[in-house]
Amino acid sequence: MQPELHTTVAERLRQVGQRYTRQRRSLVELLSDADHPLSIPDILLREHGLAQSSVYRNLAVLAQANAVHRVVTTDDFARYELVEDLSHHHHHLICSSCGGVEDFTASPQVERTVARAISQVASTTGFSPEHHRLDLIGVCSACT
Amino acid sequence: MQPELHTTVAERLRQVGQRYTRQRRSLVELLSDADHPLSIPDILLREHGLAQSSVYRNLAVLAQANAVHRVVTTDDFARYELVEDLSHHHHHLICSSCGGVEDFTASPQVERTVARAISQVASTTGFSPEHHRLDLIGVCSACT
DNA sequence: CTCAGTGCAAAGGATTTGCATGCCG
DNA sequence: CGGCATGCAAATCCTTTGCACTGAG
Repeated sequence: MQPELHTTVAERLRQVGQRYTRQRRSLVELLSDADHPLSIPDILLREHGLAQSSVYRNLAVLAQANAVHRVVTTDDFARYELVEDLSHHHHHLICSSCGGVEDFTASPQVERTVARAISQVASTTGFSPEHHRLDLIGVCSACT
Repeated sequence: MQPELHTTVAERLRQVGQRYTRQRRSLVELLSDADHPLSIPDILLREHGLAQSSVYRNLAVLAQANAVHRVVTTDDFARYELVEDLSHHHHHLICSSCGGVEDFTASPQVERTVARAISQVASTTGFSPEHHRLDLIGVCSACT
């Protein structure tokens, strides 16, 4: 984990008029340690004593501060991960059976090709891309 | 629209023990005509006299028959589109502001590169890819 | 007749919000 | 001290389900 992680998050929170409280720090640490996005139930299991509503609220605040990112899969639970510039660029393996998510990294060549495609789309449509997602949907090893 | 669309859908429904009713036919036609995934509110607006619950139910049936596909974006509504082999392979421009979706097609080179990346992942992990999604998240022209 | 399909209304369930309390600055 | 953060409980709202009715075979 990068040492400046917390100072960066604190800075981003400050910019939207929010404090970096203990619970928010716990959430960031939890997400930073995980190698895949976490759902609220995941979080409540790993960190006892948190009120569900506060977790929802704090993740919303962190998302608004551009520190975490909400990931939607195939099941009913949203998941959260650190934004890419606080972790690293990656993609997702999403299980169509259980909704679980794993991270994976694509080769530089894939990224270059995709990047070219994106700038092409941006120049030929009225759409302003912020980021992309290249996810694989399939069945994870646990569900096979 | 392909002429065999309806016969194909009918066949797939039959395989899961379901009939191809008038309402289901309407839904398929609606999705086939649209150039982007439709939410349930979208559908109810375009086709009057449908019961919301029946639309949900029929889309679920069509999804189970592998005729339509449920797409999740950033807002609260799920959207539906025909599965790719009944329409065509494409990707999505998802608006992070309004949750709207537009379709776009990527160049063959991009698709080839992505396909290679996918088979590589499949061979190095326990994950069995079924399909992929390459979506761009950004701000649509209407929201700019 | 039979039984799946449909509409209406009620129930589910993840997420959000109101409000009183506590804590950090 | 003041105001945001928190916890609890209640409210929201998309989606699902129960049930009675209808229509096709």
